[in-house]
Amino acid sequence: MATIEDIARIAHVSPATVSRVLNRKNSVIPISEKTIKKITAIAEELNYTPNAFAKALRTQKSNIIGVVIWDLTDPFFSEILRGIDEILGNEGYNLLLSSAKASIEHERTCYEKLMEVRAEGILVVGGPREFQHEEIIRKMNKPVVFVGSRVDYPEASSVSVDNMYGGEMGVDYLLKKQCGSYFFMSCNKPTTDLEDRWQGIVRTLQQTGMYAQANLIGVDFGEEQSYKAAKKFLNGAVLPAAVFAMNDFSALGIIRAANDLELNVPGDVAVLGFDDLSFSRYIEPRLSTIHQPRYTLGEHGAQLLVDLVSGKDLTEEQRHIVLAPKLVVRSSA
Amino acid sequence: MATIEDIARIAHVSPATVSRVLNRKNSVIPISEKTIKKITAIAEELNYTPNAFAKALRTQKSNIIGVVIWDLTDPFFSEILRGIDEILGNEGYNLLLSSAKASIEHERTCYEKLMEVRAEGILVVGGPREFQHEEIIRKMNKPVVFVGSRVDYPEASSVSVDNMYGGEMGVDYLLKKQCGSYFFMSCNKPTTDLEDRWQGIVRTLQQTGMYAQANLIGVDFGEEQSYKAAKKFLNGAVLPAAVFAMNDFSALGIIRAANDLELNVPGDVAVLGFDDLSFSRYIEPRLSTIHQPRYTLGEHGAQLLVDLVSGKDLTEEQRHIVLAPKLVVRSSA
DNA sequence: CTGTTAGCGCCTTCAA
DNA sequence: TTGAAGGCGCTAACAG
Repeated sequence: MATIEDIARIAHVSPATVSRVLNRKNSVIPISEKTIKKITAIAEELNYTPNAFAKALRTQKSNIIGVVIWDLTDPFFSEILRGIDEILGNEGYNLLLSSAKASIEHERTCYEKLMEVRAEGILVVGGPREFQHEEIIRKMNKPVVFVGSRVDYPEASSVSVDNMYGGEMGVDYLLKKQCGSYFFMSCNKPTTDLEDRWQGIVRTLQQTGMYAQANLIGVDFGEEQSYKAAKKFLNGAVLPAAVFAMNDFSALGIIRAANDLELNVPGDVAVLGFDDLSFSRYIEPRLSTIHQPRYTLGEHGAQLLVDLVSGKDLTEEQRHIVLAPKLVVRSSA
Repeated sequence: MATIEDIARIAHVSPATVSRVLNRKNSVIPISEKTIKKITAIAEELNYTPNAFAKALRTQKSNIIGVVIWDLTDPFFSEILRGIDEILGNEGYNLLLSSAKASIEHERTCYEKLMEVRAEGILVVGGPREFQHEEIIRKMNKPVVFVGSRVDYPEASSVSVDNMYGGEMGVDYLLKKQCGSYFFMSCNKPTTDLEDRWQGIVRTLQQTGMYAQANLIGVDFGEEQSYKAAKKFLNGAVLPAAVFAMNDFSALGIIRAANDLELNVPGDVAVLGFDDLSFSRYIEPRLSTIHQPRYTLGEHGAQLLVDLVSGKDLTEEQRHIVLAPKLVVRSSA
């Protein structure tokens, strides 16, 4: 690979001059037109590509933002990632993606790698509730932003969706729509998100005095688990007028159970999801759900981190962004 | 950040010794137990993290494999990515992800970035049919493997699914199942994959003498487009007994149209998808489809590239892996 | 406007 | 078993 020195030799100038020409946009150092032309021509000719390592070593600036993502395949996260990518690209940072493969163990090695490349800041996308790496992150002593999960730990910054509000919204909607009957909400609690939704639900039920009429049932994660649970409770003594699922996959399971039992959705039982994943607008019945602005989540997270990295002094409040979810009414509820 | 020299100074040894200790696993150079202990202790104490740039610069080895992904949010690709990540992690390579954001323009900058970090090999995941960057890739003079798209260009290696076979399989299945009536297949042609499927379909129809009875209709990409088209042709003079969609999203659109027209799937019209995306097993009716081994696709691609990078001499045949798709019968067809 | 010099942090001969 | 020296490619003073 051609180096700056190669170019310098051919152009009969010093390496410094070559460097200046190649990076001239930033600086105001005057250079003669002639040398500029000569050098760019030679660089082109040799197919010169700057060596990022040498540059980073010399300037002590990696230009890298690390993204630690809990589960690459989760459709929820991948859209966040695109929002991040967009901003980081615009801001001139390189994105180094490190997948934790849904394992705490792997997550640690992610941080190590990012330290080795001297990442200037880190975005942590998703992950389980009990955050295990506080000490590591503190040792890194670099700006960190958590995206898509609420983190109770003061130094950190975060961007998340107001899940409590989402829960409230969902309950409000269902209460207004299917008046006077029982409600079942399925839930489980491994993440902060789910806990918050749950809380929003409970609170709204209490405030409206409907708590007694509601049946709150905990279900494990996933479509299959929701399906099994729904199969049971939709066959119980009283048919719920509506079910508020904890996410879209869960809603899918509930709808499937309803179909098996020859119940019409939303006629016999309404089903409301959460997340608004891409397929939810396409399935039959089209899923009513609480939309989470995932792309925007990523954008805000990245922007926040960039600000932090560039040394902006932000208040506690500015460092904790909360976005509002949105009710999307389609045909399942 | 602590450097090797810092450690050396504190330990009263030379930087060389520290380096030896810190990298001793590879080499056979004998070092005294005492200095090993002393140095590792100090390194630990100072929270020493090797500087990847300095190391790469010195050793002229980046340890980076670049992954250029056409569209990060496409669920099809993200699973491939995980397969890649798995292998590359095991082999000790760092994965540098570069998203093309579904733009030819951006794709070029991806390659540039990867060159700057001296990536040792590149995986190109997805992308449009007319591959525009042949010249760039050739200039890079590095091993390149295309994953998930057939590429007609000899130096390259590739891992793809036998889409033609997938098309054949689908037609075979439908012909046997819904005998004696008309078939409609929706299609469009921007990617090699789709073209191959199309070819498989046509060939099978010809071989079985059913070509005359089949209606082949071209549709633009996406659920919405398929929906609109299906709305029309499901309302035509003759109702097709089955529709073979070009992918699962298209199948979704066709099913939605059938529902709108109060046609039963698969009773009135069977619908067969292609891809087997995660939601397809959950929707109602559960989608029968042609499964593509996406995770495996990624694994093979990464392994192939690693072999190439490490200088293995592979035959033309070994450099072009083709995986078989699989028919998954659920309830839509 | 351009050249000289020095050094970022690391590894690797070569010598002891 | 250890140390000294040099250099990977680049940029940033400083000095012309």
